Amino acid sequence: MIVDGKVMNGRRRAFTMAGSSFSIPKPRPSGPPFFSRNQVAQMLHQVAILLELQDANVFRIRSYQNCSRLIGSISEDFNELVASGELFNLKGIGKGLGEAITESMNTGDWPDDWIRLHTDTPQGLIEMLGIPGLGPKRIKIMHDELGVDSVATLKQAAQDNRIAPMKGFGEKTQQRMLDGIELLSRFHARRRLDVGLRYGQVLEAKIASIPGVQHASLAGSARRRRETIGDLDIVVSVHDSDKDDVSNAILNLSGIADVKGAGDSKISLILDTSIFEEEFRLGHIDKNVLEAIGGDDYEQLEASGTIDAQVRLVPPHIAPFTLAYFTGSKEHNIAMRQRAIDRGLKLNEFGLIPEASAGDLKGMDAAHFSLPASSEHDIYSHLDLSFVEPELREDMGEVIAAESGQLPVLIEPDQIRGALHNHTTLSDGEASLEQMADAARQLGWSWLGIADHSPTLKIANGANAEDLLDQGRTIRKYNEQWAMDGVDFKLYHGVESDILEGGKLDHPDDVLSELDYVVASVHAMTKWRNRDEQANTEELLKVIDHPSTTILGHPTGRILQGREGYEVDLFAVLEHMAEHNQNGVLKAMELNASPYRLDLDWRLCKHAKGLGVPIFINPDAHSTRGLSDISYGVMAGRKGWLEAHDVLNTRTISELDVLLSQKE
DNA sequence: GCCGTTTTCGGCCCGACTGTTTTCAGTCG
Repeated sequence: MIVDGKVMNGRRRAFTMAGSSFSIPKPRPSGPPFFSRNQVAQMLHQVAILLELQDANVFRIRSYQNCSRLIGSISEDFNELVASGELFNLKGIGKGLGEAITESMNTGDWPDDWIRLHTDTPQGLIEMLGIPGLGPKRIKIMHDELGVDSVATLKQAAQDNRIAPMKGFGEKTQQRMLDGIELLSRFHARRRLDVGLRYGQVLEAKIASIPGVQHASLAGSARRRRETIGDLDIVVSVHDSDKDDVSNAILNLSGIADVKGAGDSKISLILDTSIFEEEFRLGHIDKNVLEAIGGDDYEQLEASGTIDAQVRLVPPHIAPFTLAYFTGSKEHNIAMRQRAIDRGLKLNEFGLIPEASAGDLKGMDAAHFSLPASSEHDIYSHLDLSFVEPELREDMGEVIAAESGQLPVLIEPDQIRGALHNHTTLSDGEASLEQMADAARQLGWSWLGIADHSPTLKIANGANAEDLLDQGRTIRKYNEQWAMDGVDFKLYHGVESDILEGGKLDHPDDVLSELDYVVASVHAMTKWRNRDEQANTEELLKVIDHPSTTILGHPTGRILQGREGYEVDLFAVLEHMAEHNQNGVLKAMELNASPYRLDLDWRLCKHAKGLGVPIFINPDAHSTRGLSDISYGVMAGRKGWLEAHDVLNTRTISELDVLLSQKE
């Protein structure tokens, strides 16, 4: 199944699937439709990767990838589209894929060749795609000639020096594979956003302070705030006369473990944690999460970690183009280039060049003829588009929205007034109620919700009803005191209730009715992961229907780079929540802001928004410091097109009072 | 695979880098 989001494209991300195994989505017992939107998108995504390993036509592969992404991003009811045949009207779905999808949905059988791709491709080859610098072509050659069919057999072959002698390979390639395997085993070859950003922002600041540097900007997936980051890209604007000095200064920065290459315009570095002024610490990780990402050794692993960084030095008049180019995404760039071509222009990392004037010139030479740009805004403007925020550049409809002025005004961190899902020492938090409230006030928040674990979750010291109600009395006491003192701050009292068998909550109704809200969350991951999508979805629909349920917590249970979430049709869940909201009953979706989770996935935020399902961004804080994890949630929310009004954390106390009273 | 059309086939984004070669293939973003 899928970890790195609902729909993934590009083979490098393939490896972020825990276990790196492709399963063939199973049909529902009754239908049609026999498959959900998720399952179709997943199947297409997998087929694309398997086709790559078969050395198939790259454009054919792209068609599958595009189709997978398209299905994940459309706002219409997917079943309806298929049933009505409107599926064929979507740009990117033609006769072949349209018929294959329709047929599969109607019969429950996937096309034979899709199945065959799965059964004929060793699972180990998929895993091998995650090795940096290793692609499908070389994997195929090694498989055909050496019988290499997994990371393990590849490692052995490299150690036996059986790879270097092959035509087209060599010593360095062989060594790079061994290095790549090492990286893969340590960090899945990618780093979580919180870790990657830490390195990236420090490097950016260090380079920006070098004399002669006009501007330094983090680009790439870090700038787009992806949930995981492969390597860092930094674009440095510098006049030619200063370039050599700046280049030398960069090579002498602290925190560089190795220099992989230093050319005229590009420096490749490996950074380690000595780049940080202070000792590298991760802060509190709750037990549940820690278990999934490697246990007690995990912090040490990160502390001894490294990350690759590419620094590009370009003159100021070119820098905006270079920044746009290296910010990506690849898919966004393709869409932008196509748009440029339609206007007789050529867009690349050096400029936006009229086709007619540049002639046969290439690269920097052709850039002399480029339309001017003092910032990325000008590039979009030349293409008749409004500026697209970096987070949105994923080719998920942003170019079309930018054309018609329909881009969202994304939520900003300073619009957050509070958050509802936080823990105290009553369950497994590190801080007391008072400490959490103080910390929230110091963040400038005007309210805070406490939702400690419920009794069934023994590992997290879930609180019993009596202690929970006692906590409520304390909270009311504080609220009264603050009201008397004229302090504009309020605590809300909730619970994070486990979802029990049959979609039940973990406290009796009379206890639940004493609370301001209930966050319903799945924690029995083993059980849920052993059940199919339909069964899990039905359980969630039931718990949503429970009159006390206010928020669905971390809806898939995924731990980034740790474990997959359980299978669930979140489109169906969101649609169900939408119905309640239409009837005036508040049912909100959580975007869990922990950088280990970021669940709801950003790809589904746009869908929730479209359906009118409100979002709570929740830090799931287990310490005072944990409250600031809200920032990662805001990043993910921005990436998911969320605006201030879509996110209930932006509401005032009086507005929230009204919302929380919207029960059945 | 899809798309568009001067409608049934040709084009599909594009440049850089690396390591291998000695003119190019694979990988990357």
